[in-house]
Parts: sequence; C-alpha cells; structure tokens
Amino acid sequence: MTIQDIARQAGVSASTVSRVLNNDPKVKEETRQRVKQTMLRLRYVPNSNARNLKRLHSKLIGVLVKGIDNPFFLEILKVIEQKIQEAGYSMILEHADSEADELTRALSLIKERRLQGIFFLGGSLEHPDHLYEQLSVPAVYVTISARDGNPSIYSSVAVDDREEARRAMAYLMSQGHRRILLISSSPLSRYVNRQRIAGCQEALAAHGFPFEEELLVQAKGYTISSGYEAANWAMDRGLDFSCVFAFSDILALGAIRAFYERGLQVPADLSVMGFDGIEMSRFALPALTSLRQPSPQMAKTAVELMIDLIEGKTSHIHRVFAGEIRAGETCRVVSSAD
Amino acid sequence: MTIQDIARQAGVSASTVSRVLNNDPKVKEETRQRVKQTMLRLRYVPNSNARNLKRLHSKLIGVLVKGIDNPFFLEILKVIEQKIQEAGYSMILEHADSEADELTRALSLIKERRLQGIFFLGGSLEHPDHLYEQLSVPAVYVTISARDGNPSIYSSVAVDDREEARRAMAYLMSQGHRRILLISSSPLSRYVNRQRIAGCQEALAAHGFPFEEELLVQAKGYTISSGYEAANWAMDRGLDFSCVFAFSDILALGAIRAFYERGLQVPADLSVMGFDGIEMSRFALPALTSLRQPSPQMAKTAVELMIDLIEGKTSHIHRVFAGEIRAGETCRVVSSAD
DNA sequence: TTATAGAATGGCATCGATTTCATTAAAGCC
DNA sequence: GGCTTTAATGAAATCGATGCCATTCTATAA
Repeated sequence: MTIQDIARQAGVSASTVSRVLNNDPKVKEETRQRVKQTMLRLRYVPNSNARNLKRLHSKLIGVLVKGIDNPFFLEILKVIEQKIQEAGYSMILEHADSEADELTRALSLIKERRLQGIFFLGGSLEHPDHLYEQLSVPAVYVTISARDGNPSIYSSVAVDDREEARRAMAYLMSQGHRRILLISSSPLSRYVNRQRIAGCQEALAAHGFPFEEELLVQAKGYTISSGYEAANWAMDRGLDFSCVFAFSDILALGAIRAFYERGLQVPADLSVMGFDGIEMSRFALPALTSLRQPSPQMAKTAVELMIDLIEGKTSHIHRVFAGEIRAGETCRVVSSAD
Repeated sequence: MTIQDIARQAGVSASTVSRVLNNDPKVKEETRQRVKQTMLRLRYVPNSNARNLKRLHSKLIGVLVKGIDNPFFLEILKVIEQKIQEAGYSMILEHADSEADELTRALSLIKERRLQGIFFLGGSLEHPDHLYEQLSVPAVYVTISARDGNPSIYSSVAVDDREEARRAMAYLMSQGHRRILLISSSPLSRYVNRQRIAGCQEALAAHGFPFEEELLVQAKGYTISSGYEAANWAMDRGLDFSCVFAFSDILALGAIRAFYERGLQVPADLSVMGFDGIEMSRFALPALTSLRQPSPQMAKTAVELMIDLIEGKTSHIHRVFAGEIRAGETCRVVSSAD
C-alpha cells in the first residue's frame, strides 16, 4: 500500500494524497474527504522511512540512557516520553552500556536517523569538548549538572549536585552524625560523583571534621544489589560509622537490607539517607529519608527547552533546580557522644 | 555526507561503497580499505531511512510495553533488548498508555517502520481475533499466557498463570491461611487476571473453602502506591484476612507499607505473598515471599523464538515456563484456629 | 598470443514519500 | 464577455541508499 495506490483508488494524483497527509490547506474539502476515506478503507499507513528521507524534519528526538536499572531515571524517562509525544515528536530510546562510546554512539544515531535533538540521561560528561562540537543538533543533559565553565555547546537541567550533597550532609551532621559512610556509584571519577563528594567534604569542613577517604565506598551500578554489596563490603572492613549517605535511593535501600542482615536496625543503630527521592523509597520499610530531586519538573523543563532549541527560540542554557530534603524514617538524632 | 560523497572522495562508484557497507565479498581488499578509510575520515554514517526504504529487511523489532512502571517488565525488557542486539537487530520501544488502541498502534507501527516482528509485553490479549490476522509479521507475547484454544496467529512465552496462582494459594493455605485477600491489577476482566483468579478459586475449592468475592480487590496500576492504596481500601472496609496474595510484587510491597502504617507487622500479624519475584523484593524489608517467574529465560526464549519466526524456521508456538515459590520473610505458619 | 572465465566495478532504476513548478479550473472584475 | 487572479491539482525531480545488469579488468588456459 503506497501513496500511489491511494491516489489511484481515490482518483487523484500522489501529490494530492501527500497534501492530505500533511494537512495542506489548499485541497478541496470534498477531495480531502474522499482521500481520507480511501486511506481508511485500505488501512494505509505512510512509510516513515520514505517520509523522513525526503523531509527536512524527522520529528524524532533521541534519548541516550545509561543505567536504566535505576528507577529514578525511569521516572524521568516516563515524563520525557510523554512530553515529547505531546509536542508532536517521537522518542527513540538508546541504551548505552559501556561508558566510553556514549557520545560516539549519539553522534551516529543523530546522523543515521536524522534526529532533531538528543537527551543524555544518566551518562557522564567526561568527554572532551571537541566531541561535543560535532553535535549537529541540540543536546540536553538531564540530571547532570554542567561542568565548571558552563559550556554553551549543550544544555543541562539538573540540581547543583555539590550543593545538594552538602546540604544533605549538613542535615545529617545537624543530627549529630560525625562518621558518615558515603556510598557513591562508580566510577568515583565521574563528574557527578566528584561534585557530590566535594559537597560532602565541604559540609564536613564547615564543622571542622576531617574527610576520611576510608569512609567512601563505591557501588558497582545503580541496582539494589550493588548497594547491598557496598554496605557489606564496608562492614567487612570493620569501618566505624553511625550513618550512611548513599548517592542514590536504590543504593540506600540495598544498604539497609545489608545492615538488617547483620542485626543492625535502621534508624536505631544506623541512620541512612538517600539521594533522588524516588516514589518507591517513600513506601519502603522504613521509609527512606532522601534528598529529593524534583524530577517531574526537571523532565518537563528539559523537553520544553529541547523544543525551543530545535525551533531556534533559544540558545543553550543551564537550568539548575533546587533539591529538597524529604524526611523519612531512616534518620535519628544521636548524641554527640556517639 | 552521502554515499556519493564517499564514492567521489575514494575514487570509486556508489555501488562499490554500498558493497563495502554491506560486507559484500566481491570487493578487492585494497579498495575496501580505501573506502573504509574515507568513511572514517569523513565520519560517514549511512542514512537508515534511505537504507530501510530500499532494503527488504529493516532489521527492526518492535516492543510494545504496557505498564513500564512495573520493575518486572523492566527486567524482561533489558534482556530482550540485549538479545535483540546480539541477534543483529535493533529494538523500537513503544509505550502504550491506553488499553484499547494497543493492537491498532502495533499495526501502524509495523507498517510505518517496516518492523520485522513485534513483542507485546504486559498488555492484554482481549482483542478480537480478526485484528490479529492483520498482523503481517510475527507477534510474540511475553509473560501473557495464550488464551484457551492456543491460537496459531501469534506466539507466547509465559508461565501458566492459572496453575501458578493455584500453586501460590496452595502454598499459603498449607501454612494455615484461610482468609486470603487477593490484590489484582485492574481491570479484573483482563485475561491474565481472570486466569489467576481462577487458579486461586481452584486452590480454595481443593480445600473446600468458599471463594469470597469481597476478598478480591483491585489496584489501579502496577505501582507501589496503588498496592498501598488497595491495601488501605481493604482495611477501610474492615475486611477480615490473615494473608494477602498480590498479583505483582510491587503491589505486595505497597501493601506491606500500608499494613505497617496501621500497626500491623508482616509476617507477625499478616502474611504477604507476591507474584513475579523481582530482584528488588529480595532485598526489601522484610524480603518478599513470591512466586518467581523465570524472566531472564523467558525473555531469552522469546527473542530466540522471534528470530526463528522471522527467518521462517518455525511457526507460532506457545512456550510455557514453570514458576517457582521463592520463600522470603513475609509468610508465617498460622494455626488453623486463627 | 588470444580466447575466456571470473573477479571487480560502474550505471541506472528503484524504494515511497515530498515539494517545486506548471497547468487547469473556477471565480472575480471592469 | 473577455481577462486576470486565485484555488486545486498534476507531473516530475528528489531524498540516499541498494541491487540487478552491464561492463571492464585480470589471470589462466589453449
């Protein structure tokens, strides 16, 4: 079933059918109806390959996700997809497994499918600048704050990781915690992790506490089992801490389980705080205290920004959202003697 | 950058460049290298629209997911994506929100993008048969058992929902439970739910217990909050039960939270069992007892089956996997006097 | 040396839509 | 009524790759 078949059946030319497809106003109403009826009758669906080959715009936006395991990213992804649809575009999802070729893959994808824009979700920003310059379409990073220098070759929508981590740590320290185990995702060299670690150090320094390298452990991935393993690793090494700050809720939840299995109750024996504030952790037992990122708003803003960028209505900007501490049941005030 | 540009730069014809792209053996090694170098130098990436327009095969397989919220589907989706890649195909993900137009959407997608096959994940099978007959490519349902009559217009890879639900109920009843609250997803009329309910009834009947309509509640969606709400609804109605069997782990986890907030401990005061056996529920507190579906194997089998179907090596079949009870910490043996 | 099979390569139609340009039909105007 | 303007429509080139068929080149045999 091609446009030609419809044209023949409806007694018009292919051009006219194309005009009907694209809602061109200069088609007589009567003709339009006849063509539409024919399309319906023959169950005609336009071939998107042929379409996008000829057209200037593909109406496609790519999303490159790294670590789709993480429910936090999924929460964002859902909103992004919905908003993209609403804007009349379609979403192409690509899942990046290895860290290194992330940008290369994005560049290929853009050319291959004629994407009009690309989102990066959960990746790192460690690529050299000259690679970004090869991006021929707008790129928007979501949940990853822009590096120092605020580059104008891509946009970002994120919280200030450093500041939010500092705030979370300050909160924990205000409850009397002094020895706080940090569970980061890996690698530690990833920008977002470096930022958060820096924020933690800042908070410690503000209280005059030293930053102990030993109290920084890394989890393999963004899964509950890697949080579990990281906590076990810390306990196996006999580390001394009264509190845990995990850089992701899902890691925090895994850690809580690990503590429980060793007979440690949260928050009675240990306090735990997460980062992200996913829905699920509100319903966990005990409900996780977390630094919530306003993910729905961030996702919405990211798509709006993307559309504006595509339509040339704006140039690259960096939007910073404020996080918020969501108190759950996993933190307890301890005496300073603890 | 088109194939013509490469041809000009490398001093060959477009045909030869195309041959290099498709690894045609009848190209002189020297020429092949020269063309490859040129492609690399100009950072050429073939336009997939032009490609798929001309080619017979698009190397694309669609996946229509309903309820991507459910971590169980995500676990499966990840394996499906990986296996599809390994088989040299690409995956197109489509998220169906409304129930009704699911198949219509799939049919459009197939024509539009020239898909070579389509997976249905988490949808329902309630469509009339004549719609399936319009499917021009193999369709494989994952985690949804085939309806009675074992139709040969699509394939399925699933557990026997009825039998597994029966088994789970029998397990709970063997622990002394008699009044078991069922938390189903909605709508109850969905085939998978009807099957599971039938299995539960069967188990009750085997013990001579009546099936009480009242003890069947439905959750809005596959989210932890809807499990939470369903449990609250049941408690608000003052229903009497010693045990809960939720048709999804994520619902069970939400229910546990709801009980906890009303001062009911699991498993001390109430036993809870889930369905699916997702990774996360193993790390929950308390670890969820669940009827585990062997999802990685199911996903792997589904993709293998799909590839075989595409290559014409097999015709539609229905693979049934056996589930398994994974004992956690949410079930307790009660005396029959309870 | 010349015929000839086989290996490499080039030319060109093609996939199914869009879009510009040309053409026809209808309508407005003096 | 004849002419211009505008509304509808059609013809044909085009997007970027593929693959059949034709052609050129090379190596081997007679």
